Amino acid sequence: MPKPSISSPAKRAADLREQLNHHSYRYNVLDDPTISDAEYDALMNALREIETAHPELVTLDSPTQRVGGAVAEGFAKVRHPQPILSLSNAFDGAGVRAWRERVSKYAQANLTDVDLSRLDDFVVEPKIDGLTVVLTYENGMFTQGATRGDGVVGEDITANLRTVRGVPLMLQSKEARGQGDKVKRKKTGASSPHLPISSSLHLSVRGEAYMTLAEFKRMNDELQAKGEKTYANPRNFAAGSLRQLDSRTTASRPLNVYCYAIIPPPSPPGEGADDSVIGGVRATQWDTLQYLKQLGFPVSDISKRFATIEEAIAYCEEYASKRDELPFEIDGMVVKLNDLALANALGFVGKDPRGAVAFKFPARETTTLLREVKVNIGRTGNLVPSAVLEPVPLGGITISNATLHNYDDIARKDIRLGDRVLIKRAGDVIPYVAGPVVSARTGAEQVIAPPTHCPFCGTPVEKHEGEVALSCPNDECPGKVDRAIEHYVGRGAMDIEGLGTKIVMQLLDAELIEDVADLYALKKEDLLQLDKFAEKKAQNLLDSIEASKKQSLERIIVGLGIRHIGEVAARALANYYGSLDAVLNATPEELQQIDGVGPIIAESVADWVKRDNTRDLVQRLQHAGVNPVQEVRRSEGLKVGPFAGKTFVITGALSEERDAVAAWIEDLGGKVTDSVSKKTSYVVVGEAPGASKITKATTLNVPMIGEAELRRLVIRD
DNA sequence: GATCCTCGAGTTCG
DNA sequence: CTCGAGGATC
Repeated sequence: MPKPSISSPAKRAADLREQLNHHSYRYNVLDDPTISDAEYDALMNALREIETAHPELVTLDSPTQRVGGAVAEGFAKVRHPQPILSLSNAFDGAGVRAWRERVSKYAQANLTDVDLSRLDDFVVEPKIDGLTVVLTYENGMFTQGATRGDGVVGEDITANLRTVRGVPLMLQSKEARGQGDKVKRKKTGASSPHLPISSSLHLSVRGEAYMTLAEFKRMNDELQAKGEKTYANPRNFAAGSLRQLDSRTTASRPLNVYCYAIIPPPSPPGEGADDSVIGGVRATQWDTLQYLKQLGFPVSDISKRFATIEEAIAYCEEYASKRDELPFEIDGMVVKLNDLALANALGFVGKDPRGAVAFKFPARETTTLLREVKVNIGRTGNLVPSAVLEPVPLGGITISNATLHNYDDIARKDIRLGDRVLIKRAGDVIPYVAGPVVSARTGAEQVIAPPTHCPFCGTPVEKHEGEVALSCPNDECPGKVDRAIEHYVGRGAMDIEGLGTKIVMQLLDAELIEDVADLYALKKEDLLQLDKFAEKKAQNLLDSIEASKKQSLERIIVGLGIRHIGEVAARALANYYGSLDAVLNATPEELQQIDGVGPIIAESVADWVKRDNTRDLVQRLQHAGVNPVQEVRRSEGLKVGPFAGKTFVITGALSEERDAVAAWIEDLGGKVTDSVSKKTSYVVVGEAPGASKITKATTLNVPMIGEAELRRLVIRD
């Protein structure tokens, strides 16, 4: 039964073609796509589906029949020796297996004298998310470098590519290598390729130019500090850098390149292209990589050879989880038949060669419409803008809200209402708006104005000298009060189970509480009046509130929500004063004696102590039974234990709770912080570690250890 | 006075 | 996780 459709297949196909042409122009010419690769692929697949079902609808100018898009003005055009093709995609192991099956069937049906065992020999390479370039050498000298362009004609960016580290300006011969380079190349068992190296070498090489994540971040920070336009991701940065008209600008951008293919020269008239032969010798992809390495091209050492498709798939999957540990962004892996003659003989499906397939990883960024900007308030009164988005799937969840950090950030990135915006997830978890897609503007977008009055109480907002955040100065602002109570019951503070945002709102709405001290006066009959509250839930809540009276002094101090006092500062105060009463008598001078407390924090605490409602609140808490007392420990003295003087950073999930491991390390005299610096002794890496910490640890040369090694350290020292 | 390190605050979805 | 800002250190 045919699928019901709103419009005819012909109409839908035409519609899809129009969209695809538009987006391909944005992507290839403007370096400024308005939709994500995944969305583009989805459109392309939809069109392909229609064309497969209705072959009569295939037009010559259909995007499915083309190699790419148009070429921009500004650079000379260069015709590539052979079209630079793209690859068909697989999104999981099953897709790669299916590819292997298709290849096998096709080979058996269409190729004669084929040794089918040659099909089970694969090279797997990283698919770096950068910019494809073509490097051409004559007599061993770099003579021309070009972008991919539409795949047939690219742009001449020779001067810019000359500045890219890793692009050899002159190819190395075996003899030249032997002189300057004493490093012995041990035979690794793999046969070294018997390929000729000659100074009269003419060849074109395909590579991927990219920027490392660390450099991307550093450069973007620099641009931001100068108030210049920043880039949304390393690929855009690399593309933007290579398309500079002044190559001095490119030279200041730290770009790298990895090479992975030799493009055969244009085929003589009447003969087909044959990239199976290099200098008269039959070649494989693996030998090509070794050969490129010998010539002095950077070749990724992630590339590996496998004898079964399952091993190749396992390797792809390994990197799907390791992608965060790499210094550069990859959007997948490429599985290639090692035998280039065979790959060549297999030909193409449309524009995609049959001999290779891309194993694509899940997308980590996408674009969507910015519908509205909400204003949230924090317990300190900070007003934080938050984006209401057209819901869009990303990395397995649907994003409909994302933080916009602050109004300066909005202005710097020039994000406007109604913009199509690029969404990313920090550490692949928390969504944020990375920037607008300027080229998608219609002119109807509106500049986002910061609020002039607090949306929760109407008080005019304040902006403190030198600070970025806007804030509501009203201490009785209902928004602030709500957040303060949520903070008190929250996990970092009193950790009262069964009391989340929802219930706090319910209690406030029912006027059962006005502040945190009221929690301890709640009665069961009050709770039972509330919606969705029955005996059991009410009792559980009362029990956890009761249990919170036994929380440590430091947690209560955190819960009180004094400005600038978080977990660490609260612990310092608890150790120094030992009781709430003692804290209430603190003076600024005394406070500054405490390690980690400077003039600003001291003043903040002294201010808080002076306030009438503070004293009132603390007194009521104490009467309710919240009044912990602990030993005063003013001089910590020198820490002892195996970890004395060592600083640890934990990233990823360990076998135990992070807090528990941190406490264990501290017990042994170590210190746990959460940002990697050169003072960090070890980074403890667990499951699914944070990318930025790994990158930082790598650049700073901080040793990274696993949990098992951490435990071994105790024994060794 | 500048730089590096560390801390606090806010954040999404299921 | 990211950002901004306070504190320590040279």
